[in-house]
Amino acid sequence: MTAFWLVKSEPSKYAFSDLERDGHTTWDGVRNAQAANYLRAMRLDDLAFYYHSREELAVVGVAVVTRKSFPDPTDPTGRFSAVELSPKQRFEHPVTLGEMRANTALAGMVMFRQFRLSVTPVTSAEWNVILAMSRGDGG
DNA sequence: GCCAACGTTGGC
DNA sequence: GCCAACGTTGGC
Repeated sequence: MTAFWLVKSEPSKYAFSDLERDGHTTWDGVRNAQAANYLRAMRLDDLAFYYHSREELAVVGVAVVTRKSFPDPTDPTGRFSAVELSPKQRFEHPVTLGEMRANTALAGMVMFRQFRLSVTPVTSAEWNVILAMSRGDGG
C-alpha cells in the first residue's frame, strides 16, 4: 500500500526544479527524530508532496520514493536515515499554504500541527484533496 | 530579518 | 532527571 508524505525544502537550497534537473536526489540531512521516523517508514513507490518553504509557501509538485530508507551518508553517528526521491509530476497550479489552511478538509494535517517538521505524513483523503486543488477543480 | 515554536544539549 | 540556554525551522 502506497503511503503519502509531504517533504519541505527551501527553494533557494533545493527546489523542485533542481530535482527535475537532477532526475533524483538523496533526501538526507534530516536531523529531527520525529521526521527521521517518518523517513524510515517510507517505502519504494511512496509518494510525497514537494513543498517550498520560506520563499514560496506552496506545494509545487509530487515526488516518488525511488529508494527506501537507508543510513544517511551525511550522518557520522548513524542515527539518521535518508531516502532517494525522484520527480513525478509538477503541479499545473501550485497549492499555497493559504489555500490549504482555508480548506476545512485539510484542517487535521500533521504539517499544521507540527509545522517545523520537514517530513510529515499525509492521509489518502488529504492527498486527493490537494491533488484536486492542483488541478483547479476546487478540491 | 524577526521571532515564536520547539527539539536538543549540558550543567547541576 | 530537571530545566535554562541554545540552535534550527519556517511563517510572517
